[in-house]
Amino acid sequence: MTLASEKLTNNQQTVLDLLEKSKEPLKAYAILFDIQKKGIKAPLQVYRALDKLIEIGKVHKIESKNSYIACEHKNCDSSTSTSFLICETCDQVTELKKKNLSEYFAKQSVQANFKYTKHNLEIYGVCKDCKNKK
Amino acid sequence: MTLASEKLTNNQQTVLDLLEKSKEPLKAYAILFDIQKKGIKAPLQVYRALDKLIEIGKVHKIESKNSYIACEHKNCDSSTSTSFLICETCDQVTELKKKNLSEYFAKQSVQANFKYTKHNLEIYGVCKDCKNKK
DNA sequence: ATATGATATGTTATATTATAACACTTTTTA
DNA sequence: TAAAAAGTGTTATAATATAACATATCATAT
Repeated sequence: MTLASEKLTNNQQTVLDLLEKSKEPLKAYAILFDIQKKGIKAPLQVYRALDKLIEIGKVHKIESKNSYIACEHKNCDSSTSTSFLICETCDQVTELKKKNLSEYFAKQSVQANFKYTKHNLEIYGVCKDCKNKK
Repeated sequence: MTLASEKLTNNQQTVLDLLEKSKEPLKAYAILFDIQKKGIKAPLQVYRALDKLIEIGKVHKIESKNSYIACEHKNCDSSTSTSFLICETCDQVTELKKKNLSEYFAKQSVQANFKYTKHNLEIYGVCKDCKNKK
């Protein structure tokens, strides 16, 4: 394994392409359904591609929705920590830049005598577009 | 439905008792296994009790672990937002008091023109006890 | 250029987590 | 005490994810 490998395999690229086109996070079996025409037939092929994409930081999992989303940031170093704004009305997800958040959580952790390594943050609410529509 | 009903049913109390005794978050089927001697035989009975306990704020779900934990706070108003410190070594979970966190997230959200309603925060790291053991 | 080791693939089967549907019972309250 | 609301027990099934194994591909060091 090279660090932050740039060369993706066919399956990985196929899954990533689909996620990048999507405006919403997708579930694994929704991904499977969409790419069956491209020769991917089994759940494991999807999960393996997702595992790798998550490992290299191209994809993040939204735990509370069992869904996956392509990373919006160019060179995301964050294969582990993630922070999202999730619209309860339209399901759109925005990824927050994490530097200040990580620092804040590290500080909060110290108060509990806890050594911070990473985090998941999922903020629910109403996005700009949906606020305006109301 | 009364607000913050205090009277639990048998099933609800059984599930809550088990969670309160546990030092770690438990999975639904682990709960089921443990309380079969008390007459609870099917997953649905566990999930229904959990749903109710979560609704009234006595139990929280840890999304990234598909696990459930009893609330540590006396009168937790937080049936929705949760913040945890999760030890990667021993799996122990500490719940963070949420007031300052909620305020911080609400402020962060405003910057993205997003109306905050609730959040899940899961911080991973090494707890006090495990740090000392090393 | 080729043997080696690491990584990925395809496939079948199965484990884990969670909900649907329905008939019935208990509790609450007007 | 009738009606409404909430909870129960049960069977079946949906949705999410991994195990195991044989094979294939790729990187790279000799």
